[in-house]
Amino acid sequence: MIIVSFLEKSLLYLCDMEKCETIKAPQLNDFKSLDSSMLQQLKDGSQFIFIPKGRMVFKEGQQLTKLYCLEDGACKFSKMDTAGHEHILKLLGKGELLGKRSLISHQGAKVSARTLKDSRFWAMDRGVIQKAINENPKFCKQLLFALTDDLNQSEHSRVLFSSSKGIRQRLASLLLYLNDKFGINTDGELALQLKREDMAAILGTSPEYIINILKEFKSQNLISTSKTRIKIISTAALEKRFS
Amino acid sequence: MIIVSFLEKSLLYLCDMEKCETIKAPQLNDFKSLDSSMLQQLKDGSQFIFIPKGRMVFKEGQQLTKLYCLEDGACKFSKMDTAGHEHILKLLGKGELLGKRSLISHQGAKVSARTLKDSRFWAMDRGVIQKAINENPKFCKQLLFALTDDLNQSEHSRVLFSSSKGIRQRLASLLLYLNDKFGINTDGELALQLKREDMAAILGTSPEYIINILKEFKSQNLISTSKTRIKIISTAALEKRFS
DNA sequence: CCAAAAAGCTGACAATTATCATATTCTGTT
DNA sequence: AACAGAATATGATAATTGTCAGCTTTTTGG
Repeated sequence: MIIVSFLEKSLLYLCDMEKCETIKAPQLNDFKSLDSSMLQQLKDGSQFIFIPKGRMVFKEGQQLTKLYCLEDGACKFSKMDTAGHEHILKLLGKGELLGKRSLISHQGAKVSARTLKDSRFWAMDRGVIQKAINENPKFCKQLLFALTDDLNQSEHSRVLFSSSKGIRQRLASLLLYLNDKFGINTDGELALQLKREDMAAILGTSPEYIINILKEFKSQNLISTSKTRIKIISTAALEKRFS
Repeated sequence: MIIVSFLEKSLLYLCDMEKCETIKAPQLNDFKSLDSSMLQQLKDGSQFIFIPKGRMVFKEGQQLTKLYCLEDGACKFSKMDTAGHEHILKLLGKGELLGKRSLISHQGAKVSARTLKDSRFWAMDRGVIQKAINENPKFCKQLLFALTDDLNQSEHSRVLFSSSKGIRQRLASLLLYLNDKFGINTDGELALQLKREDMAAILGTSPEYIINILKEFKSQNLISTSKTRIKIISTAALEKRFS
């Protein structure tokens, strides 16, 4: 039954695709300064993939054969610790790349990637990418920039969400981060709805405690919730109290 | 007086240098697979620098004009959070590079670097490095590998030292990590002596609490201390109890 | 729309961690 | 060897966080 549902979504997606593809090209944030002929080459050697919410894109340790560009949707990178707990290291949005490191260094993936929304990818073959690395200095340099940026972001979020700040403050930082990176929907709610469990896996605590603090935030009129969605009432108030 | 001391050490170092340099070439772990002509080019366009323990090499935000290779000694990378607390992101040992990102992307440094021991660097000029990036595909690819590795390490230590594990376990992980990466001296004590404050800044807690747990470890015969140095009595016992 | 499964919530109690002021030891410099 | 300043140690108290079992709501698939 999961398969039927998967197929349905895929078919819906395929119907849309023809319209979509002509309307807007894949974004490839990380390669935005590449010249168009290079972009075209990458585009030619790639195919679209649809993966519904909650599915694994690839798993820690797996040898990748594709470089993925997230055309639309959202994903998480995570690692398991020795005790079997998940640690979410990065949230990915439109235009971001998945699999860079594995293709650069021929190692298995160091993180697992899972979709947080229904997502569309542009999957580029290993061969195309490796040819580009070896033959096109500009591409290689773009990759350098992309990795530099990855490291910067990784360290930034490490400080942002690290302990030594109390979970209240870290959760406030996370809500503001979600607001900045993924924006809000038409009702003003955070566009990326994370499970309490995922928030806990980002901040290094338990889902129950996240829930307790969210309740506190609600009672302080910093946020409101409807069903399981969260709306920030005032980003300024959140920032002020917890930054 | 600090200056006198600095000069003395520098002079001592200069006296040693002639002997040293002919004996062993800088290690450049990150570039180890480069051909020797490339290594020679890098070496020609560089100079030795001595920086005593506890000094800043560069500061968050600073525009760098050198790529540093740590010939001997040890350093830390850290960032300040909005509350002014230090977060140590990485410990660096022999052969590691400092300043890669700043030279790749012309941005200010994203971290501060400070020596944890008297240290010798090989400082390569920005011009030499940028020429190498642009003209030598092999060098560019080596940098890709180095950055990939940085990211891998960053994520690994993020999981290793993250909350969700209790500080007892994180501190045990840290001691084992220090043992692996920096080894022990002739008395069997950890070769890199970190201040309790630095341990706290790695694990995201307070120096006092670190001290309390070290006392606990001592009473459990997992470690012993003499003066302020730490000796792991049995790595196996530490691993067993806290992994 | 229904049933089942998943996710969210509750609150009290236990465990962990932060903090403080103070005391001791260590380090580098004369 | 002695000094000053830094780093380390102490321990009790307060605050934060983890945990549990059971409950309610929401989502999912059909």
